Amino acid sequence: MEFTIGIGSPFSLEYTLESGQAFRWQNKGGWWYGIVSGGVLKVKQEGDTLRCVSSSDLIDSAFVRRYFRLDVELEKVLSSIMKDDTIALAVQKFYGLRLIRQERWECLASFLLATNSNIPRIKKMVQAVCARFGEPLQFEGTEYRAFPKPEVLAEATVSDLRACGLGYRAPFLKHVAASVEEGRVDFSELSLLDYEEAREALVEELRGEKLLLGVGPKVADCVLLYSFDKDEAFPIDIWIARQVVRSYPKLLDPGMILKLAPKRRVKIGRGDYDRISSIVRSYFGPYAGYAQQYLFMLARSGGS
DNA sequence: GTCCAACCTGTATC
DNA sequence: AGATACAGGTTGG
Repeated sequence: MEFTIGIGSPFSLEYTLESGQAFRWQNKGGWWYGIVSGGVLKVKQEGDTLRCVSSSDLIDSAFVRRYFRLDVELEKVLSSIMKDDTIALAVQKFYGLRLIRQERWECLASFLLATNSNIPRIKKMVQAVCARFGEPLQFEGTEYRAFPKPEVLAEATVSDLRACGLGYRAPFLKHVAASVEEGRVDFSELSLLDYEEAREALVEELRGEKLLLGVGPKVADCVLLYSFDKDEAFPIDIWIARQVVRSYPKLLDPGMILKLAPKRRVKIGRGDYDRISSIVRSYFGPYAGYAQQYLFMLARSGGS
């Protein structure tokens, strides 16, 4: 199925797909290829139109608009987070970067794998899991693999998962897949909660046992921001922590600065995570997550 | 509540 | 060359 979409609001497909929020998009010959909703989609931006070709009728213009959140008036979001020169620079540098709306299960599983790793490796892990366990999809004479369903990963053996290069994350993935498959986590219910409640629910313990092993505050924030429309979520990783210390020392107390000082290996404990999170969320407001995404890009591009 | 070592593995750096 | 550090954190003590 082929179609084009008029954008009519700032959008940069490239910044959006290169900002580390999704791990499976690939640029080949000027087109971006992704696997979404059980099909293949290729997209190319030409000015303010989006040319799309998809393998399935389910992936239509409404789906693509929804996936890239083209309904969001980015200008309004940006003006609401423009609190200072640093964020203004980031916004100017990566103008058109948007948060996308990913599929929830894939998003949860992907960011579970992202712990203590780096983007190239995360991509490799996700790719390996899809290659080994995903349903094959044909598109333009090439085979692609869907992201495997929870029930498939729940029944995989830990050693087969380990063989995908997951390391200690292998048992976590199996456990989380089982929790989702057995309905111990219900995405629709979660989506009805507000941000704070949903985050609690994701990292929660039930009768002394963790519901989602491997899901801490950082992973929970990523999942809520990228697949649950919780725009105030502000995932804090090592890059963001350093950028906040660098550009917003006044927001933090001296003890915190010392603890996160560059050079030292930064390890953010649960208490510090929550403190920093609450400070930056009240500073940037309801769209703090957008600020986080722009600051993340700024940090990775060398910062300022 | 807090701190801390341990955790898989790929890649960079010395 | 072989060791060490570090990466989009989390767990269990």
